[in-house]
Order: sequence, then structure tokens, then C-alpha cells
Amino acid sequence: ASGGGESGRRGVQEGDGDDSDVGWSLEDIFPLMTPPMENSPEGILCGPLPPLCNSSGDGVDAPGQYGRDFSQAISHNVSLHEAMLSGPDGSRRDPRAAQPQEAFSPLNSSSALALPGMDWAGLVPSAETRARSLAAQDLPLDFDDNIFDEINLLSLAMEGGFDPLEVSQLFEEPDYDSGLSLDSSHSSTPVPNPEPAASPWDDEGAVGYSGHAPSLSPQGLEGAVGGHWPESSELGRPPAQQGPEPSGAPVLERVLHNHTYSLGPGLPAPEALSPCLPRSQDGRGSGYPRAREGALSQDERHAKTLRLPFSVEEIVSMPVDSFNSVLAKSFLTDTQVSLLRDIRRRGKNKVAAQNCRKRKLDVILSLEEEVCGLQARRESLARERAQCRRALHLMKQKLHHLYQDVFSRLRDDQGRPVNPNLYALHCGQDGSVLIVPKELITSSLKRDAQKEKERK
DNA sequence: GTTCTTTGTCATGCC
DNA sequence: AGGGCATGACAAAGA
Repeated sequence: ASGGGESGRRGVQEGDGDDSDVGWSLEDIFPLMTPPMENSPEGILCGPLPPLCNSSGDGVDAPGQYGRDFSQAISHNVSLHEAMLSGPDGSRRDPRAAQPQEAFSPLNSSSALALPGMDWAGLVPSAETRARSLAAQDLPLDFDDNIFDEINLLSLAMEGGFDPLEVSQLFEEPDYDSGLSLDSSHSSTPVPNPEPAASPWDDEGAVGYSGHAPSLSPQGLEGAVGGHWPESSELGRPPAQQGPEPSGAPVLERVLHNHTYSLGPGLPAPEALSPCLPRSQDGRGSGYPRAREGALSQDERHAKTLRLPFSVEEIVSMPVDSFNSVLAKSFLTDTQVSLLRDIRRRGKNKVAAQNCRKRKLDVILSLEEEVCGLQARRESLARERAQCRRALHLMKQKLHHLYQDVFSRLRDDQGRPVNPNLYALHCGQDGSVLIVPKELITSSLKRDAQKEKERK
């Protein structure tokens, strides 16, 4: 690859998919830095990687995220990994991924990373072994990914962020770690590294910030985003690995990388993504094809292509202070900065949209419940009204019958029945009942009405 | 092939 | 002023 082949990449990455996994030490970043990468391809992150954020800063950063106390890593001459999770034997132990870790030893890249100065020859398979492993396991998967990424690289290159040739070379690198096919079960991607300077450190690879359970996705892509530190190959190499390889083997490999990213709360966990689905290779439509299961989102692919040192999740979830700190301290190109901001904006908006839709749904549901309640209330009131009407009708009937009964018993002074059409019963306030001619009642009512009118 | 649903994104306004 | 959030609108992809 140009500019020193592996120089653009390096093992600042995880290995096993632990959240708390940072996968690099400060020492890995600074002390061994060769002069800034004049030859680094433009558009690719180059130069020293500053401390991503002040672990002592806001204290908000979650383990495995951007915030780390690198100074500690330096003082102990161990990687942050090691400092945090090393076991009695010096190997890194992830409590949550203990099982897989065991299974993958000794190819675990985390272990390699954590043991600067160790006898790499004892850990690293031979070039032949690695080559076989690659041929048997990684190539098929890498193939799809490379195709996929090349598509995106073209568009990215058009944006002027970097030299397309540089990028295309990346895909030609035998061990180009696009994060693909890093299925833990398939373990490593042993590839002979033509770059003499390459070391296990260089290939340490894969992200590590976001750690989740090891991704079983055949693509394994998610993790690739933060997986590469484009610094010089000299950067970040532990002192013990500065010299010739103990075994003479030019390389170590990238093993057991966890390229799993969480897409954030409310989003489908990467583990849920179907590992069987083919990578999306469509760029159809206008601009923003959705990431489907098993495929990288547009931003993830962009981030990976530009070799952004952070996962999309990290970019989105890190506190704004940390984010700005990263932007300020990292030697990122304008393209990368712009991409980072866009990724962050889109990521946050995506979550906001999801929340918004959920709220809208909740509102709709609550309104439906309210409608149901109001309908039930209306039906209840209707029943009550009908009941009242029936009762009123019954009372009227009874009153009518009583009226008829009273008049049937009444007689005038000649003993004749009283005509109910000409007379009416009038109840006095004192309880007396009088038989009054209806004419008097109607005229009296008219007078009362007249008086009411005059009052008004 | 059409319609509906889901989801990501953008634009915009508000805090 | 900048960032985040909320939300309507649009488009793409899938059902």
C-alpha cells in the first residue's frame, strides 16, 4: 500500500468485542511516532492520534468508549486493555466474553496487543498457517465487502476526501481489514505482511471501542469503522516489537476482531442482524440507501472507508465535549471532520425520529383508548337517558291514569260526571285540590305570561 | 405492478 | 452561537 502499506492502519482496535475495550495504549499512539506522515494519503487519518478524550474530563465516558486515561497506560507500559482487564497470566480477560476468549487463544489479538515485548513467535502462527487460514476463511467474505466498499469509495473519492488510488490500494491489500469476515468463530485473518515494519501491533486491528458480543455477522463490518489508525506503521508499535520479529515472520495477524457496533438504544442489536443476508451492494436510489440487516449503514461504510477511528455509535453517543475534543485533537481532514459531524447529526436524528415515531404511536394509542372510553361513556349515557325516558313515560302514564280515575269519581252538584276536557285539577300550595275550569287556567297563564313580558 | 409500511434522512423550528 | 431535540415531509426498500 502506498505510504508504507500498513502504515495507514494499525491495531488500535479491539479484539474481542468488549465494551470496555479500547484496544490501544497511548504508548501505542505517541511515543513511537515517526515523523508525521508526510506521505500519508490525503483524506486518510494520519499523524499522531491524540488522546481521544480526557478520561478525567467529564467522567461520563463509558468504559470502552472514547475516554481513557492513557497516561496510565503509558506509565505501566501496557496497553489500556491490559491495564484494565489483564489476567494473571497477562492475557486480557473479558469477563463477559471469557468463553470466546478462551476458545480463540492464542490467536486472540487482544492478547497480543496486551503483551508488548512478549515472544510473538510463540503466539503467532506461521505465515503459512495464516495464509491457509485466510484462504479458507476470510477471502470469500472479504470479497463481497471489497466490492461493496469499492462502490462507495468511488463516490467518496469524488468528494475529494482522498485519493481514490490510495483507497483502491487499500482493498488490494491482502489483509485489508475492512472489518469483514471477522467472525470470531473464524478467528483470524492471517496474512503475510509484506511490510517489514508491520507488527502484530499494526494489525491489531479492529475497533474495540464499542464492544459488544463478538459479532457473528459474516460481514463483521461494523467494527471496521474504528478499526484503523492510519498512522505510520511505526506508530503505536510497542517497543518490543520495534525490532525484527523474533521468529522472523514478518507479520502477526489480526485475530478475533470484534467488529460489532451497537446502533444505539432502540436500534436492533448487531447480534440480531442476520448473518446470512448478503451485503447490500446497492447504491440505488438517491443518496441514502438504508442499511439492512447484515449490511452496513451508509455512515458506517463511509466511516470505514475514510478510516475514521471511531465507530458510528461512538461518534453519535459520545458527549459533545468529547466529540469536539476529538475533532480538535485528531488530525482529521476536513472531509473526515465533515463526515464525523454528519454521522453524528444523522445518528442523533435517527434516534430522535425513532423516538418521535414512538411518541406519535403512543399518542395515537392513547387517543384510541380515549375514544374507546368516550364511546363507552356515550353508550352508558344513552342507556341512562333511555332508562329515564322509560321512567318518565311510566310516570306520565300513571299520572294520566290517576287523573282519569279522579275525574271518574268526581260529580258536580247535580250529580253529573265532571268533564275532564272542561275542568282540570289544581293543586294549591296548602295541599288543597280544586276543580277549576280550564278557561280560567289558560287565561291566568296568559296573564302571567304578559306580566313576564312586561317585566322584561 | 400497486399499495402500504417501515425507516433513514433532511429541513426547520424551538429550547 | 451551537448543539440537541422534535417533527413534518420525502424517498427508498421491503412486505
